[in-house]
Amino acid sequence: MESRIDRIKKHLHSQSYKLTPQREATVRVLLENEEDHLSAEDVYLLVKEKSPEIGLATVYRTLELLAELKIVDKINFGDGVSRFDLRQEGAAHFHHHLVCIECGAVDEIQEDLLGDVEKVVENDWNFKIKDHRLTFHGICYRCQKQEDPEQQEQAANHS
Amino acid sequence: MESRIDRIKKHLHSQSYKLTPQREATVRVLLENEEDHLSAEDVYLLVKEKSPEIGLATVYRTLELLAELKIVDKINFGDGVSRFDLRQEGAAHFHHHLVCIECGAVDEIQEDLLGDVEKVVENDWNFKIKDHRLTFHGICYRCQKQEDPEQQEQAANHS
DNA sequence: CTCCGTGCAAATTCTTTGCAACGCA
DNA sequence: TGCGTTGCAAAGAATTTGCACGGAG
Repeated sequence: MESRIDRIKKHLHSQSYKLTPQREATVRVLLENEEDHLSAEDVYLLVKEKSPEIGLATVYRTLELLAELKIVDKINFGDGVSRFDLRQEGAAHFHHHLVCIECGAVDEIQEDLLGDVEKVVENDWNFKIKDHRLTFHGICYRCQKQEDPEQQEQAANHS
Repeated sequence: MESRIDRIKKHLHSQSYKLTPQREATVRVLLENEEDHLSAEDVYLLVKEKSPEIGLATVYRTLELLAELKIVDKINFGDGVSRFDLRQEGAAHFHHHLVCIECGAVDEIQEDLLGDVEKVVENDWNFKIKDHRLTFHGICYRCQKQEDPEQQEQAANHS
């Protein structure tokens, strides 16, 4: 079976880019930490564990390249750092995020919740939507539990 | 009648902050350019026209303060720069944005389109929403016109 | 007098760039 | 050989911090 790495490799080749060892190491780190919204520096440190010779600039260049090819999305949660998130394969749109203002955790919502909203925007504002970014800020189910020890269960059955 | 500046002044006072001349000048610039999503540097340059002695650091400190008090929102469209946007008075939630990938224009949607979506998120993910950020990337009505001279009218009747 | 707020310059942080060297076609 | 890619160091851009001064209560 064709692996995700293989498909990314083809994607690069189709634009005459190569999947060099450094790029592959970077992609692997992203795959292994798919839920984690790593910053460039995070990625660099993780790649460095396996491939100590790599340079930070290369990681930046690789991430930029992957973003350009829409293999990853570059996101920004308001701290001054860009974070990088693998796209779901074949996903037309970017997934959504839940940022907890208590503990800082970032959860993902893969389902597209915006179908109806996008119709409204396209019709009423005559805006041709290509992509979207939706982030909710609030309190995650873990922190809610801590605040109110009564309340338990529910949630977490989506990721 | 009480002006918007007066209410902001009270808001500051209620937290034992003062509306100094520098802060007032900064707020005025934001009020006069409410649609423009200015960067800190933009604000600085505009404030400087009226109050040349002001320092860039002061503008940063003021904007940070205003963001903390939820008078402005700090937003980030993916270029490396933070932009600042006055909140609508009394708005519980942040308004939405339409970013044109052709011309870079940023339009605002003041209506809250996310009521239903938020219900789903709160119920299904057990996430207590405090705020949200929604940005659409696509092509604005102006650029669509240019690409297809046939199509005219519509839109712009919302801002 | 005491603080809060300020200007300026220096420091930090994140990211990009210049350039010589490398490696595969 | 030729060109895309890399590492390192330097440059750059945005933002923050240290510090002495100034003004209102």
